[in-house]
Amino acid sequence: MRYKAGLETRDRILESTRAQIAQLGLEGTTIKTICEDAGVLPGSFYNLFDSKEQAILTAVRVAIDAVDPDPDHAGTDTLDDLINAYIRFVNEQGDLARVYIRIAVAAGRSSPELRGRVLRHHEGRVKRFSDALLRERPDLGQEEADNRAEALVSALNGVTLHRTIDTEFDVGHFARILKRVATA
Amino acid sequence: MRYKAGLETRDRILESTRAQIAQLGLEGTTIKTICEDAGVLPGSFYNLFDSKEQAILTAVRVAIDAVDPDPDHAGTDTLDDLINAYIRFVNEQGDLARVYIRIAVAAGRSSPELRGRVLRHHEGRVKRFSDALLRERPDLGQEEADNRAEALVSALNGVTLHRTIDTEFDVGHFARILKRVATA
DNA sequence: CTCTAATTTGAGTGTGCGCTCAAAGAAAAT
DNA sequence: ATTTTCTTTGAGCGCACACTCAAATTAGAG
Repeated sequence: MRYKAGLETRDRILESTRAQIAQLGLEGTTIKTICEDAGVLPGSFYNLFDSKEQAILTAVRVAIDAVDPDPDHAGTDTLDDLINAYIRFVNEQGDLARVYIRIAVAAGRSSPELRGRVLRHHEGRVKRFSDALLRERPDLGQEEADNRAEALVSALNGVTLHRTIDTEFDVGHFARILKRVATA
Repeated sequence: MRYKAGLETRDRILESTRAQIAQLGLEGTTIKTICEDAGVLPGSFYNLFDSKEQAILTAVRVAIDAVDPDPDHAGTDTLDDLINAYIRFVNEQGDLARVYIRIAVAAGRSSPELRGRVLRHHEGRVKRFSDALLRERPDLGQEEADNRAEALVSALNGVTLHRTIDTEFDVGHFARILKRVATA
């Protein structure tokens, strides 16, 4: 393997970037702190990435994808599966969850690239929830299922947002309440 | 009135600060842009405020308070009143709503002052919703009402958060869905 | 009108940011 | 062993930031 060392350094930088965003937010993350954490000097960083933004976009893709438990097959998940996967994700990878929310907020007025990615991902997530809900409650009809799914996904984001502020907040508990109430 | 001019300048700066936070976020707001918008030079800013943070805290108090329709806590609001007031607030004062969400997210890891203020406000809001819900549905019991209120308030924040990204998003529509579902 | 306190001015400070690049060093290919 | 390719180095650039202050200006009080 010819580029082995370079790729390892790249991975280390991406991992540090992800950690920094979770802890300090998008704007609080600097090249300097990333490089210190990764044990690398700025020069190396810019041999492997064109810009800070590119590194962040790359690191963030992992976080966004991690919200979705099983991107391959849509069609067999129950609503419980989806909710439980989300709860597990938030509890076990709190850092990434925080990244996801921070990105979502920052995406509002920052790069269109990020904004587009977040919106697309949101739509996909809503569709998954809607499909699962409709399978469980066919009587609701497509429109009502879509509505409830959209509300549910936004509500889950809200719960995760609150956990960003209050780390004691029990996301699982309230996610289950939301789920119960969405299927009522 | 002796300090008239100074107070007017102060108001202008606070108004500009609020607008800047809504448009550019906490970190995107700079002394320079605030001063330009307010038609003032940095020197004047620092005659009226000790720091950027102090000005932001002052400006933000307005936004946070605006989320709450009836600070005197008369205890007569229905859940519909609270929801409708929130919808009206988000639609008519989208800027302030955006400030509120941005502050909430930034509050996670920034100044403890802001964090505390946001948490206290959140608790107050939850209590309001819980009281109203219990008045409407006494059969739920205190604990269930508290739970649903907490979930509802977080969910509303999530819906507003999403509107930060997608400005076409109909907050009122989904807020009403959440309300319907919370009282089910 | 005069004096004085309130207010504004704007050039200037230090700091930390994202980012660059010529050169040195390490590892693989020949 | 030598050449070539990959990788790291680290001082340093320009810039934007929050913030300062002595001096000029304005306007209310006596």
